[in-house]
Amino acid sequence: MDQQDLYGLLLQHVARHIQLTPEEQQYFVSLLKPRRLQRRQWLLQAGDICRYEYFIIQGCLRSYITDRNDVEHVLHFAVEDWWITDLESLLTQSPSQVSIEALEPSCVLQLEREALQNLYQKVPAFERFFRILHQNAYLAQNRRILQNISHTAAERYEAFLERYPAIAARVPQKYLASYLGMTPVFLSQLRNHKAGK
Amino acid sequence: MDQQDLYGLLLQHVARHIQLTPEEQQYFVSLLKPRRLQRRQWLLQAGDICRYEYFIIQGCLRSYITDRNDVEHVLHFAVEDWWITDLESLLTQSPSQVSIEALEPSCVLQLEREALQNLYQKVPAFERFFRILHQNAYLAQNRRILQNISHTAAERYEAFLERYPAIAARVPQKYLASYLGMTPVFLSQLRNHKAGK
DNA sequence: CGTCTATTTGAATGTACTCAAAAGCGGTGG
DNA sequence: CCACCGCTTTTGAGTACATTCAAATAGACG
Repeated sequence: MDQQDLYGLLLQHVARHIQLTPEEQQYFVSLLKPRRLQRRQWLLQAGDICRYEYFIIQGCLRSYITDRNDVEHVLHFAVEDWWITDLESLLTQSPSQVSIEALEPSCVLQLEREALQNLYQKVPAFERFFRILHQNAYLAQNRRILQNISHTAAERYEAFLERYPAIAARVPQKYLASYLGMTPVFLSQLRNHKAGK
Repeated sequence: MDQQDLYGLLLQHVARHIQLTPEEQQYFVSLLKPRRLQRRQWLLQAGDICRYEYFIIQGCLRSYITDRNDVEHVLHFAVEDWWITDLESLLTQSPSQVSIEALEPSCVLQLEREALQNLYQKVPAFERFFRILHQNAYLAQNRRILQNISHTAAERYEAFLERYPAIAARVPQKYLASYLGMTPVFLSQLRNHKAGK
């Protein structure tokens, strides 16, 4: 992956919402630092303070918490062209409850908290960009809450397959179960019963 | 409630995140229209297209969906100093799945979608304001998803009492149960068992 | 005061979980 | 290239959490 491709995906992604002058682009890119991860490597570990927003240019990651019974709960999956971070820790600079782990060899661009603050100052269009981004993230969360509240485990699984087939095929089933709020054992039973019907 | 008080709460609310010149304030206020609601009156009905963001200056409302079995699921409560809308419908201008109903006599300020677009143009600081707002909304949703995924009904109820005692005391118990993703019958049992212990 | 709605109570049912163990699959080293 | 090891998925049985249905009681509003 050459330099061009390294930033190309993110610049395209940004261009879908705001227009930048070449100088602004240049400045934006100067704030980014690529980071490569092996499978199972952590981007953020619970207890650390999160300092970056991450944009994924290749690979697949998950964020999760570990509850008081040592059970992991997957919060999000993220693949190419998505962002991932622990916003709570990033904003409040408090120790993260969340861990972020690469499920595949991955490459991300990291944008530091302070650099982002400067970016807002120097290129206010990014206020708009992140407003739209957070707005959409909020919408997605809303849909997920609705799913969880008003559907059974089987229906949630079906809906996920429908909406995110690529991710369903890409991540281990046990993480999918966790994301959907059920045990891996139960998801396995669902899948096999479904075949039976 | 006189004119001063009508807009005072919102202007204070905005001032917590961005600073406005008197002219900008003036312009902002000119976009707002107060609307009074009786108990049980709808601010938005499922099927309608949502045209406004609403800021609540007095009262208490809930947003909810009705599923295919005619069961209602409460998405959000909102009281004074909070916003409420169906963002999905507002952004996509598609028929709303959500209804919004006043639980008490209430008064809101409505901000029309188009007016908001103009506001972004004329006073870009509002990009920042709504970025922060949506960011916080997203955080709150994240916490709620975590709660739902990793805690039992009893724990979710306890946590809600802890975090939003004022709302818990203010809304009918059956809506609280719905918000927490359980039946009113079960919530009632929880409360009484707890007393028994 | 009466009516309507919300909450409580009880019993039977169902959905999803835990525990335990077997089978499948993929990566690694001999 | 095959064999082994570790991790994931499957299978089965027993259990717990939460739901449904029905009916009684309590509260709120006109």
